Amino acid sequence: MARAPQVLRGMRDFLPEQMLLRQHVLNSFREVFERYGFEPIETPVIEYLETLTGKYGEDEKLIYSFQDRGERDVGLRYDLTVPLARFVANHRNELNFPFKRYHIAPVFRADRPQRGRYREFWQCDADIVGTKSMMADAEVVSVWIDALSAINMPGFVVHINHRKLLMSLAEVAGVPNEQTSTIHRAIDKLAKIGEDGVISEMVSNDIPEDAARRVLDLVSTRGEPGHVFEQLVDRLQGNTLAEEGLTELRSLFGYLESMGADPAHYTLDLTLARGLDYYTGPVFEALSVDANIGSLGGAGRYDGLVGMFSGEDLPATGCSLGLERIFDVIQERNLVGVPPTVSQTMVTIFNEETVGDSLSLVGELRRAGISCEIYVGERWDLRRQLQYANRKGIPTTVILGPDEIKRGEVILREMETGEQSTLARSDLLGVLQARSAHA
RNA sequence: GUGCCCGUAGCUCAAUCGGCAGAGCACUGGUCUGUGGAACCAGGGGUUGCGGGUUCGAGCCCCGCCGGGCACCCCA
Repeated sequence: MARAPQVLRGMRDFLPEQMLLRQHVLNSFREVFERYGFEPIETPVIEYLETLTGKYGEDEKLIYSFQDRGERDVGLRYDLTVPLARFVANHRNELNFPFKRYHIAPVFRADRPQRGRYREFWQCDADIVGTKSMMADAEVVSVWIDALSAINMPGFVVHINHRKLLMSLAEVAGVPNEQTSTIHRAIDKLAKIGEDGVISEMVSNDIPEDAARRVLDLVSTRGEPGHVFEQLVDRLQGNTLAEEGLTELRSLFGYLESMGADPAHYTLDLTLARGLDYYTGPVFEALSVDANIGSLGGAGRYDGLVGMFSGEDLPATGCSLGLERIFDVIQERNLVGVPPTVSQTMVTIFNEETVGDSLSLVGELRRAGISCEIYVGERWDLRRQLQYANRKGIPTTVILGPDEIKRGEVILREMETGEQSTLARSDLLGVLQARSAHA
């Protein structure tokens, strides 16, 4: 047998059964996004390379880039946020602000693949451009919670922090600003490597131990958000950056509470340090404590990004869910039941004399809106046809032979039980429609 | 991008020290010309991921590439 080529590293194929599950998830997300007034857009997969560069910091090395036929330097989009900023800059006179859009599409990263980490994966983004109001950030968190709830994602929590608090940490520690990202890297690993690990990570990067302890002590503040805010206000007094961040977080949490967002699904996490360069305000990360698959989504406010393209500053905030990780979790755990096939029924063929009757029946059913197959294989023994239906998971078959045709009847077979009933051909459509209404 | 583990039939795996490439499941056909899942019988299917090297001889040893996984980096 000839060897088929493999797919590219980090990319994968999806079988029909998997696609039906993916589409179910996507439809759920779409529904939730639209419930909040987000509307769909689409942008090209490929952008000019310069559109993508200079936005992601160190991650920039993971951009898939190449030259096209005209020797233009181009790149596959790395996320949907930078293309959105470019989109808004291009169309700002045609948009109604605050602009709310969702975008569900594949993105590409030239990363080394692992479980839950692919080179091509789908992101599901909802963003609001053109308002600094924390209400927009609250909507983003809330839409996330609703989206993940809609697909029964187990044990997920949206962790919330603020970029301005993070930026103030170097000042708190009394170390140079260049050390800020070192501090972020260290505290972000707290849950993974523990307090001692965090301290030694900072110390080994030339941060004095007492400074490291001050930082750790500060970000370890836990408890009811209200109390934490009070403590932080005291301890960070005089630090303008931190005070701004705290003020914003307080109103964000206030809005969330008023909206009735389930507090089990969001939490203040001062150790959350999102890496992307363009974040400027609240930052969010969706994690599942149950599923060991890393982050389900990342989000945050990026007030400067649109301005990088248009000169006109437009504040923005938004969220991004990674479909592949979500899909892997619900597939592994069987969390969402989706029928294995789109076909509701299949009409069988008896022989050359009756094939016309089978075809006209299937045509009628299709015109009436029933998803209906006829067996298109070459050999028409009933055994083969039932086996096909069985393997595909088609719930019923319609058996139509000379006897039935003569009497104006059909046999409706339940594939699960093998139960059969004879009914008038004219009643078949009604019966099938009733069944699909129940499903 | 760095380090490590792995790759044998569609799937899961076996093959002693380097010595004739196998099994179960799946698939195809039949038992069964108006009834799927079960049983029984038979059959097809492999350049052992790809390419090179060492050797009388390589699935096994060495090198490169492709692909999978883990850790790091980072991330959805």
